[in-house]
Amino acid sequence: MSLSATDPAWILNARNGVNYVATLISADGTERTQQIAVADWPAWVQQHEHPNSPRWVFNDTALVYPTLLNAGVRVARAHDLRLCHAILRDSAFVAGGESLRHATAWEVAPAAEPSERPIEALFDFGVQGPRHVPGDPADVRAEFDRQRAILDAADGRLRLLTVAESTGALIAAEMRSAGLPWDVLAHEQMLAETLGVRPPGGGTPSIMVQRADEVRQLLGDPTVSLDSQPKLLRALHRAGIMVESTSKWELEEQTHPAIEPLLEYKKLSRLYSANAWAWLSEWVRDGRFRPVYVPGGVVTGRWASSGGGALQIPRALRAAVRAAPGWRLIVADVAQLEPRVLAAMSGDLAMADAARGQDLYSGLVDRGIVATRQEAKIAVLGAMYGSTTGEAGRLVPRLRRAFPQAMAMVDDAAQTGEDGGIVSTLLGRSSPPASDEWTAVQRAATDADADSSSEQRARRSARDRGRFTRNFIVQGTAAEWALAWLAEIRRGLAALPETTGQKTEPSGAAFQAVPHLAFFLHDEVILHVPGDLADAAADVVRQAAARAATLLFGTFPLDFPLDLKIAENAGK
DNA sequence: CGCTGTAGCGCG
DNA sequence: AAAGCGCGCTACAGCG
Repeated sequence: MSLSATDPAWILNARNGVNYVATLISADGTERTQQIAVADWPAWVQQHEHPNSPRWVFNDTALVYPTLLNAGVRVARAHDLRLCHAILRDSAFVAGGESLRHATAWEVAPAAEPSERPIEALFDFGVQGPRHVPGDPADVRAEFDRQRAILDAADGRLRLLTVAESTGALIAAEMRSAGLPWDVLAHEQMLAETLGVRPPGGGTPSIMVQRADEVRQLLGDPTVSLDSQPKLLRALHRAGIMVESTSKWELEEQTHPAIEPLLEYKKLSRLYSANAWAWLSEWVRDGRFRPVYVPGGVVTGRWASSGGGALQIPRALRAAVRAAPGWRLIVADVAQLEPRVLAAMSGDLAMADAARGQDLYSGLVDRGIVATRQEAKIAVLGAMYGSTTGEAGRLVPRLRRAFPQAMAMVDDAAQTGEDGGIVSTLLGRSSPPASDEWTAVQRAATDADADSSSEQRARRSARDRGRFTRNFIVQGTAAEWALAWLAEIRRGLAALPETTGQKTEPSGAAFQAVPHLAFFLHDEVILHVPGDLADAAADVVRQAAARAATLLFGTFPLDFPLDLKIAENAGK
């Protein structure tokens, strides 16, 4: 099916006081504008969504798309003006970003928890409040025109990035809408086993109480509060444990008998406050965990999350992620994504060669670059993070000899950052410019009458910034790879044949009747799919990884192997 | 009392 | 006492 000249290539979505206002822009430049009653909008979008879908231009996908999803409407392609504004405004690949820098109304935080809001509020394109990006027809059109002018003149990589970012915004909303299937009973059973019985009226669970008593007894201090750092620290000192903080790593080096139960208590306490009954009742509804993903929430382009701590779910709790009856989970993560990305983006064939196969770290050992897998890990992480001391400081130079091209790339990025410059990812997301404060500190140190402390401060902040820009190019390009992976997974899932098994998993909105992405965390995904499509979906995930590699790195000879399993639960 | 800052720890 | 990047969340401390 080919796109005819009058089929819209873009549909701009806006809202005046009363109606939705859609502007359909065709490939040949013809346009027409249509007003749609608010209540009719999802159905209208559905009508215009077809195999050669137009790209839906949204002022803010996070704000608008849940309305469609709640009505069972999905769109294939989008352009998110808020997210793309942020990218294009700062990108060093853009010649004239000034037009965007003046449009400050587009620089707002993403909408908070859109689907928690009453349904009428969902039909809000931002015309009512200063919290949101603009949503009225004139502003949407003006911003679209600015961005389109920039993109028409830009590098293809930047266009790929805006497409990937916008698709990510669709996926984030879809994943929240679908939710991650969560087995509350399994979770509660685990809590009972590790934390103990919860008193009926609330309060500390039994095993935590026992551990705390044990600690207090061994410290010879029957009443001390373990939850107050100053009080605990004083109690430790009184017991002769001369630590400077109550942190885990420092306590681990002590031999006092109270240490073991104390560390155990801290671990339980963390689980209790972060991911126990309160977390369950707040975040798991109808057997689904629905975190708020925040695409582009991290400067590097990684996603952030808000609410529910989606990016910090303890690995042990993943066993509570359980497929609906007759359905399966596809659980996949990329082995050593960031070092592979570094090898590929720098074109370092030696590093690519060492990375070939399942385990990059073993590759370094096999080539005699380091002695053990653990050393390899420390060296590689140290190279990407800018370690200069300790074991990493000792090992990184070996990497510099073995992989000069890859190391030159991160070393250059660090130098640029130290000099106050800007670095960019492969697809053109650029680091933020040095802050005024940072620049002032540097300037103060070059004054003729600068003292040694201001020089020291300047050096330190320069190095800090260097480590940030060093890591930025790798973390940010890895985030781009992951976005491409996600988008290709989504596309592949949409092309799967219909299931012959149970179509609708129990909790569902219409689109949950199809295999779907259910979770994403930097370099791993969880899919929830009907059992008969599990193998096909697993292939989709693998092929998507290969496609992502090709999209970013062309024919560069490096693969991105996955650890992938098909299972009923996501635990180990 | 609410607010803000920080320590500590979970994730990649 | 983090070394060495990027995050979010909770509880406590300390403030007005």
